[in-house]
Amino acid sequence: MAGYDAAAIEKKWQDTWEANGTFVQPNPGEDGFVDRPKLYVLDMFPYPSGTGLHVGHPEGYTATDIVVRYARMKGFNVLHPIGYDAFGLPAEQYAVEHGVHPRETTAGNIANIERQIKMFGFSYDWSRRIATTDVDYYRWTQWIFLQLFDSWFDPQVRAARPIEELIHDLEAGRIHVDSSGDLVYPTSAERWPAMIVGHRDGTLTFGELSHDQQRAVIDGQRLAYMDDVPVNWCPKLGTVLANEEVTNDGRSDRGDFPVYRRAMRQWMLRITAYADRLLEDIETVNWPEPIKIMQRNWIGRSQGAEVDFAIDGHEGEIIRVYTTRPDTLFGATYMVLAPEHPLVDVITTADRRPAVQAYVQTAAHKSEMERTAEAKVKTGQWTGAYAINPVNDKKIPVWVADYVMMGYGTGAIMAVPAHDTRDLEFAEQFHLPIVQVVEPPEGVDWRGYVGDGIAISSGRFDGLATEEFKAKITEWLEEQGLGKGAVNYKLRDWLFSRQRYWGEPFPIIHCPQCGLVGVPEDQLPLELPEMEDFRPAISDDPDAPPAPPLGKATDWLATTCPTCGGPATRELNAMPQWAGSCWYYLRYLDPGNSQRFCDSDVERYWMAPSDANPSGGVDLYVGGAEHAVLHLLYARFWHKVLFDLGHASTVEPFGKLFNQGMIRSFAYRDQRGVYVGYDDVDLTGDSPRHRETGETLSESVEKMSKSLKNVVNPDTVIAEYGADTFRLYEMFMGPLEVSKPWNIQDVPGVHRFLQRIWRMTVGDDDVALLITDPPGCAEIEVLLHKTIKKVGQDIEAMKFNTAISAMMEFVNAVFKTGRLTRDQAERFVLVGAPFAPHMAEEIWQRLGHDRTLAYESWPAYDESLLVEDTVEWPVQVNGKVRGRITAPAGATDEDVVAVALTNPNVAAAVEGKAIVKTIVVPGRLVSIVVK
RNA sequence: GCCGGAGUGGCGGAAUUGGCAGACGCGCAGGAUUCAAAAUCCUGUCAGGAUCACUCCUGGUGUGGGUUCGAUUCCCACCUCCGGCACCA
Repeated sequence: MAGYDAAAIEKKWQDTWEANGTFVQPNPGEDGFVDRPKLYVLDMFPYPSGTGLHVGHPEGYTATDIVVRYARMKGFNVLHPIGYDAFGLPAEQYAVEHGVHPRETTAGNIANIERQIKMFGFSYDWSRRIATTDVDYYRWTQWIFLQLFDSWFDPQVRAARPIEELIHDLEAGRIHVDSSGDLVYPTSAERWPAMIVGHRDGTLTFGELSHDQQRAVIDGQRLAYMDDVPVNWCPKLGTVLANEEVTNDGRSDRGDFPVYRRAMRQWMLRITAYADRLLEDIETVNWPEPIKIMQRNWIGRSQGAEVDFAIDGHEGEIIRVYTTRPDTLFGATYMVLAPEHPLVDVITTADRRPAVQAYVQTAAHKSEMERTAEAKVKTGQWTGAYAINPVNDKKIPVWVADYVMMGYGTGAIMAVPAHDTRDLEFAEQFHLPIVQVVEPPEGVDWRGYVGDGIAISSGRFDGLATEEFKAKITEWLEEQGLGKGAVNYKLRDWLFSRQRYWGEPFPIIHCPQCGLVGVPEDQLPLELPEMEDFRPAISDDPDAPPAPPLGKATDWLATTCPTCGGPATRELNAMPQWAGSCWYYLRYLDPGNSQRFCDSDVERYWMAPSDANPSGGVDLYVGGAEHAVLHLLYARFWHKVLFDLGHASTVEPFGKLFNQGMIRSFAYRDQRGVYVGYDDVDLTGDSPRHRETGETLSESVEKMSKSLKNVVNPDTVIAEYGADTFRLYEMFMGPLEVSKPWNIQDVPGVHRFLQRIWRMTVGDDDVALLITDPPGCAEIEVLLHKTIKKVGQDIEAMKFNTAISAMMEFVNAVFKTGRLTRDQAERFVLVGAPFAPHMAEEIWQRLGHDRTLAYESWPAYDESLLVEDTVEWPVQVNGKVRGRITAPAGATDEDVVAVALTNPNVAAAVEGKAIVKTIVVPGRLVSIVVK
């Protein structure tokens, strides 16, 4: 029996492709390169975890594989690489728990995931494979970090520039420094005095600073800098964690250990400098709108004003607040400082001090999560002090409360309980006055009204609409020296260091003489030291000092300063997992380059804009929506820095983004609510039952997870049906972008479809029953042209499910007529090749071809064949279909209506009524309105 | 709470973006083949009703309203589910 043997065919072609280097794509300038249009199609690279691939990965990979196989047949040079994001906490924690070195577990995990990926027959150019843990890779991650370290953001040109240029400008006196170390640009100094608020007291030139001060000013401007910042400290893991690594109840995602809020000196990346450009340029890329919205919200730009309030009895001190509603200043009835605000200690009166100190203490130990988790009940303490409202000189009490965050705005607010929900809750709780200053539209309660309206009780501003008021009062505040317009972002600078072993070491040396010094480029890579004991110091004590594992590599950490030659030590922190994924799409372009992170000519070729991708960058980037914000924002930020410094040719890294939906699956529970695995579920009856007990089970669709016992393993599906069936099924389930349930019962359907193709072209026992001699069947020829057109269009629109159903319809028609010429069979095989490449290659070969079909031209279709002369028109009477007529496609309206009225059913419906109106949609439908 | 997305047969989904609702697949039912089964092939399959029958009628795309000759598609209000953010002043 020589039927369709998926396992044998798939193995054969995967080996053939690999042996022949079928999908190796040369770069410009390399042997075998042909100058043609390019297409860069990228999959979000996987994290090689111990559990291997889940069925969600191949969904996106299959989609891109179809696109690139199609593109090759359409004559594109295709860049389609794959690699592994292999540093990070999960691998390391697994290694710690099992006492194996992370390099070993990572290597094992990569081997396993690569074996799985290769089973699917994806047409990756494997010669470009990378892993972020490769020394040759992370050497360039370190190099990019040094670019960040050696750059600053020049607000005047809104771009990164080399730090030496800043030093030049400072030394030449083109830039001054104020008392807090911030840069001051004399070109704008004429306007400055009016804008100076608070205790700023003029500027200094660089030469007037001490050596240490100069260094502090420069270090404070770098895009990679160190700062004392509040972090999520997990003593049990011995590291700080990103917010997304902390669960809602303030514990570590990995290990479920308590996490504490605490200030620590950390590496930060100045992504906030790029907030406006990240916001503006998102308009230029072809991304799903919801993802763009999420990025905009994450950046969270708001426009408002900073206003200074004097403090009663504290000459020279002011409370600076940020507000987006300066028009409600007259309604401010109290102020709130964040518990960490430096003025709390200064202004608290003696009698209030014990209560305030206790409050600040408790707030300090709560994590941000805990603080927000208790959002329902507002807490706070009065400091005993009063501030003066600058618009009406009223004394208002100053409170401290943890609903105000030190990290946003100025860490202090003016509270307008009448028109702010949070302030209203607080005011009601502590019986503070509530004064209306905005008149809402008719019928809306003013208490808690936060929308726009008309100003009242606001002195000479009464009667102004909100927008106008904001502009007027901001102007007035600036004139009076009381405040100025200001912009704020939710986006924070990026906390970039982890106290862990399994990450890129920072190429930084701490010198007691010279401060922070970058490792010279020619000394890269700075390799991770081999360590027997790579465990972090763990503790139960929230105040335990961080002790990064690299601190134990004593030989490694002791070094000499590249600048002064004196003894120095290496940076002990490691980079977070995000680092490697911020630029991997660039390394794929030129993975073997030992001179640069990638050659610029090569970069310009693959990243160039095109009609379909006007912003340039990767032409199609496919992955899950879980990376909507962080990865995609971080990568955009790095890319912009590389662009500013002349290392990348495009402003954006990813021209087009496509998010695949999540694949979920059915989960079954018995009456006690215990999950039941698929092996124990009997689906043959009306409702799912337990195979042994016979108990009726409840069915629901859930995210795949071990605890729900509903994980589908791709290996077993492929073993049973083959990779082509798997690919086809995932594409046939529904639209790529929506989340869909995996239903094992549907898999045989697409498998049957493949078997029908096999039988139609190869046949059982190698007798192709349906292949006939020319001329074949005219109807089949027309349908084939339709199918070629539809499938091509659908691939370009990423609508794979309907492309497959079109192919199914073709096969069904062939079975019905029983006739197919060899030439038709060949064209159909080419159309199906992107979807089921192994089977297509095998049939192609059996039809007499000795070369791969991967670079055959996509079959052409003849538009004139698709135009039908006569069409069936449905006829509606008063919006209901009453009959169908046949008429020439190009018939005049009058003729079609005349024919329509001859239809007995239509005539009956029109009978005895007056025709008011007739509507003819050419080639589509006739509609008759009667009365 | 705010911001997104989605609700269509027993199930997954389709519908040229205002023009025949349910393509294609699963499941189910019937038939052919077979000693029998599997596999395969063919037919039917939204619900209710009329008819010997070709067919025809009525209802129907989460709910309620609206615009239109005509609404799964557009507008208003609401319900449910999924995803994101969450005291951002």
